[in-house]
Amino acid sequence: MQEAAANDASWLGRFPELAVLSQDDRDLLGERAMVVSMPAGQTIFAPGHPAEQFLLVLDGTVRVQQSAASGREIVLYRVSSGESCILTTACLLSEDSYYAEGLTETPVTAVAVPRAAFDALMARSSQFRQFVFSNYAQRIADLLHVVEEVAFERIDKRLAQRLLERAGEDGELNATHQDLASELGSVREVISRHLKEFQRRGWIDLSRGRIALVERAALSRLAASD
Amino acid sequence: MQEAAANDASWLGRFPELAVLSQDDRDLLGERAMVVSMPAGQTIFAPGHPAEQFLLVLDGTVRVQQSAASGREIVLYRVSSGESCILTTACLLSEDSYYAEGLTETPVTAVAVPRAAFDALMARSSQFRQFVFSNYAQRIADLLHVVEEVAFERIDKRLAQRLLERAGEDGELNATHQDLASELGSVREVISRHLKEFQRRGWIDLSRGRIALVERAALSRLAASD
DNA sequence: ACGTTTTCGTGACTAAGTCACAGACGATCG
DNA sequence: CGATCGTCTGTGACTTAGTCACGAAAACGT
Repeated sequence: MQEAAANDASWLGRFPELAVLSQDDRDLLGERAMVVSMPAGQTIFAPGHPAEQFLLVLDGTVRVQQSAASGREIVLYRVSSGESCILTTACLLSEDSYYAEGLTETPVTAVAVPRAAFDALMARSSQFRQFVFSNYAQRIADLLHVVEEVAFERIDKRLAQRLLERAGEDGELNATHQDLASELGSVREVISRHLKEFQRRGWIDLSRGRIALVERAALSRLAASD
Repeated sequence: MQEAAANDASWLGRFPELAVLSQDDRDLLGERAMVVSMPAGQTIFAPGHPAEQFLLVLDGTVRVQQSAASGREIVLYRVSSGESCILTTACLLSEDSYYAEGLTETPVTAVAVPRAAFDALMARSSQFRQFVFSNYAQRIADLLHVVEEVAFERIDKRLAQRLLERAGEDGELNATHQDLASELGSVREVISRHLKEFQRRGWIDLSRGRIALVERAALSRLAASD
């Protein structure tokens, strides 16, 4: 991890909810928070190896997922620019082992707020508390959404949703079938069969490690169906 | 809801983590918090109809569940004596609609802390913040556990776990097959078939709305299998 | 060009969920 | 007491999802 000079809080502009902090509070962040950079594919936190800081992501995305003993995985949510890895803070403060793990999906630049500074801000700034709680609420909503999907939704519908979410402007995404299975908490064979069916219907184009969306409208219909 | 006299904080003994609060903080709770009683089967919070208070449960249990449009349900966690409905606070503070609902499963006695008093304690007491965060961590761990189970575990194993959890000292539980299906986010037919198989193996005894555990050891083995 | 690794395809099978309906139990009321 | 009604349970036939065991094809390095 590379660390930039402290005392520069220009990054605060990325967090509109923190713009309302008092000058003192912003100064505290400027003095104590560090801007850090990490390469893609790095583990930020994992069971038994928790992060010791509160992270605010400036650039890139962090993927938070859960892994089962069987090797199956499921993505819980992603933290991207302007968001925070807030759930780790609760798990830091209590001793509970955290079963999720966080990985940088791209190179990530983030602000690391040390625990002491986090505590100090929680103590003295109601705006900071507001920021923290609204971040919590968002993540909890994300988790509830995951529960709802895995418990009640069909895999073809969920797959169509992910393809639409993760495709770029050009309608392409680089992902193996296994990658998509791990997103959804499913297995490769099931994903492969659905992708093949989508291709048969002319909705997508398949090549090794790459998927091109051809009929977004059809995928959207499936993604929105009940 | 029945309300008891304020200014009596004897209930604080139920929350060891709050025993460390300063006398001022305890007085604040004594003055502002209300002890409330609710009958069984009452909705505490639901989407679009959020609770406006922070609840600490003294007696009884609150079931927090998610319901799908299809009518299928899944229990997320239970809040029982000495615990708090903490997740609602985050969803209170942000405007996010909360997709879960909370129901009293038994008659419940709880302490309702008004939002203003909650905010004041968050501002002035690091012990109270510690309490709140460790409650958060517990609930988040519960949610992660639900995700793990529904995504990766077999239904017969999960069913055996629930039977063991929910049976009384006498090894009996009053629940219909539909009740158990709603616990697990599954459907009655699937539960009925597994229960019948458990009965065929001599592990349980079935009668209408009631299940008696006969071979706890066998159920435990299944519940712990991988 | 060759072997290696990764990704993808497929058939046969088990597990879970859907649909439709039938039967069985228990409470209540003439 | 027996008829009736609502709830709960049983079951067969079918679809969807996940498992297992392969093998083939594509990219990669040397």
